[in-house]
Amino acid sequence: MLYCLLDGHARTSTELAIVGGVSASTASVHLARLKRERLVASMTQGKHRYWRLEGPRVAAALEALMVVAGESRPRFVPHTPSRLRFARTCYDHLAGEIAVLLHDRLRAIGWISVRPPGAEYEVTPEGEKALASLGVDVAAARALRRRFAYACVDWSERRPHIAGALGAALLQVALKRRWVVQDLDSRALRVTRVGSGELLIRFGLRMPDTPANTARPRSRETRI
Amino acid sequence: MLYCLLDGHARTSTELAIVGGVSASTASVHLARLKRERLVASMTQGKHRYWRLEGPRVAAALEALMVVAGESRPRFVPHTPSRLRFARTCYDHLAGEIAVLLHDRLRAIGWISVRPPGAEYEVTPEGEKALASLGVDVAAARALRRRFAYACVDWSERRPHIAGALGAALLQVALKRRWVVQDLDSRALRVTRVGSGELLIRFGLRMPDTPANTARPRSRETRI
DNA sequence: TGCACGATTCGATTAGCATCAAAGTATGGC
DNA sequence: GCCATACTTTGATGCTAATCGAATCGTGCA
Repeated sequence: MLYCLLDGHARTSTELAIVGGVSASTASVHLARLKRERLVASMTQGKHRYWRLEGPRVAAALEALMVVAGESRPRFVPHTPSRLRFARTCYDHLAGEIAVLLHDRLRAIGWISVRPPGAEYEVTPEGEKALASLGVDVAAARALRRRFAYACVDWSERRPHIAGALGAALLQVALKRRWVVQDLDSRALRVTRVGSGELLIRFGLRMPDTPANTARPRSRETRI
Repeated sequence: MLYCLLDGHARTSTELAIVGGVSASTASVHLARLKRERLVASMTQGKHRYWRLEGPRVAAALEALMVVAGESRPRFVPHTPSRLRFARTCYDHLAGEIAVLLHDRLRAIGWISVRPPGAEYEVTPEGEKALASLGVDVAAARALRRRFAYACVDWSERRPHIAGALGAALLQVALKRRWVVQDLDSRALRVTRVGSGELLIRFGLRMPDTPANTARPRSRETRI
């Protein structure tokens, strides 16, 4: 359950019960204890209760344990394709290096701000105007029956990027404007020449070696 | 038991049994399993068997867990005096930042080499000559009925320095030549003006703010 | 060669823990 | 206001795994 949460997504106890292969009551007991010991935190939203790791320290401990555990026995190394590290979808939003860069940039230029409890993002008035000019309807995203914007910790970068309704809307715009195009049978995304230029002009993000970034071998492959 | 080993000292199963508050047989079972899972490694010397952590990855995992565990409950923070971080004795050898710097330097200039299995050090022929000119009798240290030279991981620096007969001999020479002087009632050492100069000339080690390093406040205090 | 000491193995005992079903609580939708 | 859904609490149960003493093994010392 904890390793499942390592990707930064908050999950319900039911989901975690399935992941852990135990009954809902068992999962509930575990989560209650994990909360008592400050390993996870929960946020109640209606009749759902979302669980996430309590903080980066817990994630660090889990990763350290993963390293140790990984050594003890000959292990399956799935050889993650490097292009997945650069740009991919995570459910319905952008993930990978590009998403992390964009996230950092949006915070730096003040389009989004982060609110202390948990990692809920808010779009600033300036951000809302600017996003509107790109074709992102922030108000509509806000009205959706789902979490608006929260930090999703990237499994390759281990740094937050934007998930939720806002993240989904951003991906939709990027796809619509053909800044990125989707691989047919994978979650990988390719940044187009147009996208590369736009990202540079609008956000100062220089893409490495576009549009050939899907072909270029990268230095280090990630585990899992 | 694992946390006890985190200081880098190899210990016997009897010692670890006492530390863990369990019987010798229980400790033995645990250690056997920890070895099977590659968390610890053992080295047999005569009728003693010395146990140590298997590697830096295990230490990293333990430290990460310590951080998490330390948060969960109000914890005693003993406020380690900063001068202990810089130079101190560890049983009978030098420890602290100065010992780590010296260790790195001795390896860099090829006076000592490390042999793969475990962390046993060997003194090179050149090293033996050079050390002799300083007054360190390597042959005598080697003849002693104890481990000659091994890596002791510093609790403040978390990096190896030289322990064993060689480490003890080095400290004795440093004390004899008054490169360092001992605090009366603590393990702290003070680097003298003479020592500061010698370390700079002979090893290129620049001491921070000597001889006032005992008084200077340092930026961060360590845990434990 | 025999004794002392350190360490491990084995077998039996037991505590404690994970687990689940059923009952209880809370929320949202109709 | 009622039911469906999501989740938690409680209590009983089964089983794992930690523990220890006794016996055994191996090394060093006299």
